[in-house]
Amino acid sequence: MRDAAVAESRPYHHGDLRRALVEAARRILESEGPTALSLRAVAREAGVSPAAPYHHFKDKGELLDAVAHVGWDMLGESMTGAKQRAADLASLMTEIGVSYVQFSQQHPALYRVMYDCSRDKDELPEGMQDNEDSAYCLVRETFRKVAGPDVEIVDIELATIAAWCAAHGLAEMSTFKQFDSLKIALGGEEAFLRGVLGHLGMFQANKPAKV
Amino acid sequence: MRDAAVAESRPYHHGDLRRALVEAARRILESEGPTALSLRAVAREAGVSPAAPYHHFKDKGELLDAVAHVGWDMLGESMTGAKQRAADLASLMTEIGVSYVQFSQQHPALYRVMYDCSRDKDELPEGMQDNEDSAYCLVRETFRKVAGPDVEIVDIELATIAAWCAAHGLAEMSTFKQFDSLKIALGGEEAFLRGVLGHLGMFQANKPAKV
DNA sequence: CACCAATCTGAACGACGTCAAGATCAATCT
DNA sequence: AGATTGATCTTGACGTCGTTCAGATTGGTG
Repeated sequence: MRDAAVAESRPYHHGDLRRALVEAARRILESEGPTALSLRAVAREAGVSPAAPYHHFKDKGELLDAVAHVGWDMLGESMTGAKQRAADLASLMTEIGVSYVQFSQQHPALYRVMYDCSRDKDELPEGMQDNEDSAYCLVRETFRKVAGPDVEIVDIELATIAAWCAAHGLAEMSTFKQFDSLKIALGGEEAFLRGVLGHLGMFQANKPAKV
Repeated sequence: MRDAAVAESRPYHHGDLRRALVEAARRILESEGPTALSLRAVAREAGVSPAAPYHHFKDKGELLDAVAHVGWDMLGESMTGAKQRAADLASLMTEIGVSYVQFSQQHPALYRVMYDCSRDKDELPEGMQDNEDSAYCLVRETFRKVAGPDVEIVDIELATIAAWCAAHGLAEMSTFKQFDSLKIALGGEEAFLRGVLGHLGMFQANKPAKV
């Protein structure tokens, strides 16, 4: 099962190269970061020639799309878990938001790929709103449940977008070193996250100071 | 051999190449987008050899830093203008937020460079919090003024970060095509922005539906 | 078994970031 | 003034990248 770069007696035809390439890409992301993620490096990691990927992906972008799709699935699972772990209904969104940002911190390179390849197309990432368990739909349905039936659909949608913007913004900014001292003052990374989210409309389970 | 490809026959020594390179980079960003922004293209645009920039910038990243710095100055001015245009104190943050996102929509390529080169270093962008007129400080000081003297400094800081996350997230997501129909339903781009911001804690000048 | 389509290789092209060596020029020091 | 120095710019090169294409290899189908 372990198909490392040292596959001496690999047959001419790989068998499942498409999947192997996506996994090789993720391995590179985890170990060397996004800047090291070249098509050639992925092919090298998978033990294959630089041209081989083109039989499974139109170009580099399409490979990254596949990697991102895996990431969105992982994030969806992560958020679903947080939703189920939430104690009461009021803290639902907070727990989901925290798990979102924590995922981005545990897989920073993957998270970056997830968004970069969608920004290039000005489209929501494929895999972000595919099925009911997908990340975006999870948030929207949670809002729908919390809000009740008398809230207009437009407002559900706007609230979902607003929550997403806040979480995504925090995900991208929470790694900046300038916030380190503030994190220490608040007692750790998670306290910082909850502190920031607490100042935003839909994450107010723990009543922050009114600003 | 004096004839350059460009109209002006410049002397061997340019005189102010550093500034010319930054402006060339911005020109390329506006006309061809971020993917076309290579060091060689910038040098070409400035009518200079590919190695010339290395006498003014350590590497490509340092050139992008300079471009980003200009962008942050522009954004700071934009937000200051919006702050002064705000009618009452309650709508201050909303107007600033709208102007932030609108800037990102008017200069999408520049905005992207502004953040990308800071994400690479896990540091807040240089030029974002340099002086009192800089974008970040503007928001924080506005919060301090609105909140009054009885609110703790930590909460001011958290609110600033929260607002920034929301605005940045919206800036990156507002261009996604999936929101087009919602924008039309709400009556335009700006109504969409105000609708989303209205669902977030500190932008609640126009009382959105409670979700 | 023969053939086809899918898969993989090898070599190549242009573009990129970067560097070292040399050319050119402005300013300063005799 | 003329010589020297240091900054600036060019030329040419290296290795890497994304991508393409002709040819080698293979599994599956008739």
